[in-house]
Amino acid sequence: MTDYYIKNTKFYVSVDCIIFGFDGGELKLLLLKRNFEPAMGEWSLMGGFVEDEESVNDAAKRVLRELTGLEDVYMEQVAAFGEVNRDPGERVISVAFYALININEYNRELVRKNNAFWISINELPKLIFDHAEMVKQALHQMRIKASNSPIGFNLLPELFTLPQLQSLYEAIYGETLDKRNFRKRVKDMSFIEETGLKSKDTTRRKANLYKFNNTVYNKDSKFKL
Amino acid sequence: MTDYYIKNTKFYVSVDCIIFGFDGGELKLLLLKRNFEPAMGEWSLMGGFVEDEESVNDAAKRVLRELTGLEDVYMEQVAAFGEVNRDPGERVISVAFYALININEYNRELVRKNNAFWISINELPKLIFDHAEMVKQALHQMRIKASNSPIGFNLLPELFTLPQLQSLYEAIYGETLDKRNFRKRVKDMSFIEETGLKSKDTTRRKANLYKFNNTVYNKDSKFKL
DNA sequence: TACAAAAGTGTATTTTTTACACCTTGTATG
DNA sequence: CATACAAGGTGTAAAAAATACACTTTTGTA
Repeated sequence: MTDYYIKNTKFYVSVDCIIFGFDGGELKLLLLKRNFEPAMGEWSLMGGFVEDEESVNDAAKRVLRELTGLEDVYMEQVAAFGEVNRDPGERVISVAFYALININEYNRELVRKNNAFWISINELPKLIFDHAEMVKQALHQMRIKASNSPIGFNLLPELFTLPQLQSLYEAIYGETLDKRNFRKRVKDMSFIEETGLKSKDTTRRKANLYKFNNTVYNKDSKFKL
Repeated sequence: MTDYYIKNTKFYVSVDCIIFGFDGGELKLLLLKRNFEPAMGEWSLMGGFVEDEESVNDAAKRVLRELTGLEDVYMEQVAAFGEVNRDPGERVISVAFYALININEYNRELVRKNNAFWISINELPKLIFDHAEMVKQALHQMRIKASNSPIGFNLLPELFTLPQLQSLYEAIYGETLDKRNFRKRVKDMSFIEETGLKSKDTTRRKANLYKFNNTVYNKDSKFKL
């Protein structure tokens, strides 16, 4: 019965992670300046091979954890990339995932060891293989998802101000938004709750702090920014 | 240098095709009543293994061609499915694709040999492995794409009537649409062109025939149904 | 203490979406 | 051959959503 399978070719399967962060001004990606072969010295996404007895999704979670130390991160699959010569070293089929993390909460030691750096999506270096295409598709998919689903909060601290939230969406869409219209939409979403607290930024006027209430969202359930 | 790869596990990689057709009333899927092992006698998607020196996309095209005889079909990748035990026979990672074809134009001999049948998406049988989940995701993705991109025409003959087009979108969305509002939207799209011809259906009044002009669409470029 | 920089607020206009009913055409039937 | 029936075809008004737009408040710094 397993004769059915045996005549077929097997392939290396890898995962590659497009890791988004937000520094208050720009969307950034956590990229490797590779300190290992192949393609040492070049820029790439963080990746790794799928292992025996490990699902593809679990491989993506593991690879993300290996770089950032983080668990329970918001991730979505982008697509499988399967061109024959996409990796010049060997035939490898890779599944790309994007992840949204808080740029202030990750294991800096792991990131240093892996020689990874936050790079603005507006200043991306040349990436190896088809990684630029993976980034392009991930960005497109993330933008659409962020516009109608409350995933952006994964890029912010638990408590955030409306100016912060607006800057985030301006960075995601790559365009400025009208402040009053933006705030009107936010105020119509009952799951974005005012905390009564004020930001401690050393700016001028202090902004109110809000938080995203997922329990309320799951009942209410209309998001559009 | 290729030592880098060699310690890793290799996997069978397959593709599975969610093949949509439209019979004038309902959306249908071309499904196999499997006349081969494994899972002989059960229902499944048409699938096949990725071969050496063949991209994943090309494998999907080949598998679709093997069942339908068709080339140059509209296809989109849905996702990679990589749970460890998704196929109880062996570890297989599968990439799902959906295809949109004209239900009247395919190789009936091939379909007969493969024991494939058109089944309404509202009356799907139990499918093997994770194929039901693949269908669910494909349907969701196709609905979104069809709403803002002119892919539905792949399910229709080259010349079609507005009642046909409306029935198609009602089948895609699973809800009825207002005739006058629907036609208003269609008339605003310059790339859906009246041909001056009339349908030959043996119904009552004859409907005007339209066609989709892709060249005009590529300039004009706003689609919403 | 006054100035500068960022936070915060509401209304009017335009655009988009929705709701809704009757006339026309052509085949089939008596 | 007249009529009935079934499907094709058409426009307007109301509601909802999206957009454009300018001044006041707060608070740290000079």
